[in-house]
Formats: sequence, structure tokens, C-alpha cells
Amino acid sequence: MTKARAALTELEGAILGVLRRAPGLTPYAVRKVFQASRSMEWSGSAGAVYPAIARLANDGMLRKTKGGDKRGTATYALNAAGTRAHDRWLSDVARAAGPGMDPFRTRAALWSFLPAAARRPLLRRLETEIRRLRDDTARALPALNADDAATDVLLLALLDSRLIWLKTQR
Amino acid sequence: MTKARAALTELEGAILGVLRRAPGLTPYAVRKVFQASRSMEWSGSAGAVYPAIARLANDGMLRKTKGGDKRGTATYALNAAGTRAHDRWLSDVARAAGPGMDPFRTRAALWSFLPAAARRPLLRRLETEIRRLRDDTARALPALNADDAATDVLLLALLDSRLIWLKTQR
DNA sequence: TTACTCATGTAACAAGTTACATGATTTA
DNA sequence: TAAATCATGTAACTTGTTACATGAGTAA
Repeated sequence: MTKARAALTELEGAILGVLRRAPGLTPYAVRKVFQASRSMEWSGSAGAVYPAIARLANDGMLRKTKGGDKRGTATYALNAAGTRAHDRWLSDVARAAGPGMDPFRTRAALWSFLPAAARRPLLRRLETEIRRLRDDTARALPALNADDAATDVLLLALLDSRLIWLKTQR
Repeated sequence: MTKARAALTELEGAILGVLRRAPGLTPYAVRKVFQASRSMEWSGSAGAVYPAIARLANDGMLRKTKGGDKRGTATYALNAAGTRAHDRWLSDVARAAGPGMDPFRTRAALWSFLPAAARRPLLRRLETEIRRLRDDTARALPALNADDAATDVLLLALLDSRLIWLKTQR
């Protein structure tokens, strides 16, 4: 416990973030948050979340509380060390400012290789799909508190920039 | 060779993209492209690029041409099967429209947990760093051809949306 | 009781990372 | 020739994925 620890991965930081906003969630509930999220690329797969939480607990960042039922369901919350580690992760300017991984951006420069007969309908389907995501996001936005909104505002801006770019390609 | 192949990973698709635009690069040159790229999260590490190119060649998507020098330097280019696979990767609407992984977006909703004394200078440093990236990108833009520009235009829009969001946080 | 969902976890695999080993080529 | 850089590759490790196994709780 509390061994020297390199740095939190993005997923670990995100998990701590979920637990920081909603202390006392079970791992299963954390998975649900990831699965419900529109803006996270992670699938919230069991094989990622359970080991990550076990790791964080083992490294002394999470307090584990056993539930009383037969299932032995445990809930987790950040302790002081976990909060410090998460603050450090939040304050990593170099990583926070990084470009990230955008599958649309990765492909954008390459669609010109497709023959026009394939490219044009593809760009139309992309526009349809992205507008759908955009409208879903925009519809959910008014119901959110300021913090939840931050993520979605940024996602909305990303989707809008894709739509604008697609317009220039016609 | 040419075994049943699930789907290209993002890195494999990006590597094929590099080789499609510049056929006949060596793996080392492909790595340089990744390392020089402002918009890719990948490090272009040897342990990722060499195995990926070997995999793609082995699956019959790349033509390998041995150079004449002592080093045995080989160059690679897409063949017909590689082009087909890459076209399929480019046409994957569900993946292309996905939100991707944005370290800024992941953290944005969580910075409110930091005490104001830490949050305010952090947001300032973030703004400085992102503006630097933004200006570097904008400066490089005029020299690029339309295809290279696509990636950078989208990156620029992303960085601008972060700056706009940061302004709302003051 | 049967079937569905809740919930935890592991196993096999995939694909990235850093660090290292090795040798060729170029430049001071 | 000595040092730096070019270039290829592998090994050990990390951490994600899907698929499966297992069993508890709930509703028909």
C-alpha cells in the first residue's frame, strides 16, 4: 500500500473523478457512469474498471467500505492520499493541454483519397451521425449542473467544429 | 498472409495513411512523421511502429521493397489489399464520429474541486500553454496543402474551443 | 421456478509504452 | 578516429479489450 506510484492513467484519473463527485459508489455503478457517458471513449469494461479500482485501493488512494448484504458489495471513496493524487493529476498542464485522440481528425486529411463516388455519400452519413450526437448532447445540456455541463459544452464545440469543417468539404 | 483481419486499429489506419500520402517511406521515416505531428497523441515509439508495420506487411497490406545499402533498409507502400482495407477504415462512420479521448475535456468538469488558490493559477497556466500550441498551429497553417491543413484546422478549432471555455471560467 | 438483471471478477488477448541492444552512416 | 545520429528491432511491462464464469436479487 502507498508504494511509489508513477502517475495516474487517464482512466484512473477519470475513475477518481467519478468517485470524488459521488463518494460511495460501487465499481459497478462507476462502470455505469462510463457506459452512459457520451463524451468518454472508454467502454467502462469490467476488465478495466475492477482492476483499476483494486489498484487504486491497493495503492492507498481509496477507502473501501463493505456493504452488509450477501453479495459483499463494497463501495469506495477517495481518502486524503487519493485526493492529493487526483489534484496532481488535475494539475498536469502538459497532459491536460495535449491534443488527445480524435478519430475524426485522424481521418480528415485522408478522405480525399476516396473516389468522389464514395467520398460524397460518406461525408453525408458523417454529417447525419455527428448532427445526431450534437443534438442529443445539446438536448441534455439544460438539465445539467455547471460541472456536468463543462464536459458537454466542450463536446458540443468539438462536434460543431466537425460540422463546420464538413460544410467546407462540399 | 491475408488472413481474416478484424479491423485496423487507429494507429494502423494512421500508418497506412502516412504511407498512402508518401509511398516508399521507411518505418523510421514513418516514426518521424508521428513524432513531428502536433495533432497526434501517439509517441511514434519504435515498439509500436515496427510491430504494426510488420503486422500490416504480414497481413498482405503492404508491399515491402528492400533498399540496396548494407543496413537492409526496407521501404513500404500500400498494395491493392492495403488500399481496400484503408478505404474501409476511412469509411467507418461509427468510429470516425466517436468523441475520442480529450485529456482537457476529461478534466474540465473536475477542476472545480481544486481550491481557488490552486485553480486560478492552473487555469492561467493552461491558457498560456494552449495559446502557445494554438499559435504554433496557426503559424504552420498557411504553408500547408489542403490535405495537411484539414488536420490542423480541426486541431485549431479544438484549441480555440478550450480557450473560449477557459474564458468563461474566470 | 424460471428468467432476467445486478454485480463481481478473471482469463486470454491486443496493442501501446519505455528502455535497451546493436550496428551503419555521417560529421567534427 | 571519435562522437553523434540514423535505423531497426526486441524485451519487459502496463493497461486496455472482449468473453466468460459465477452467483445474488427480483419479477413473471
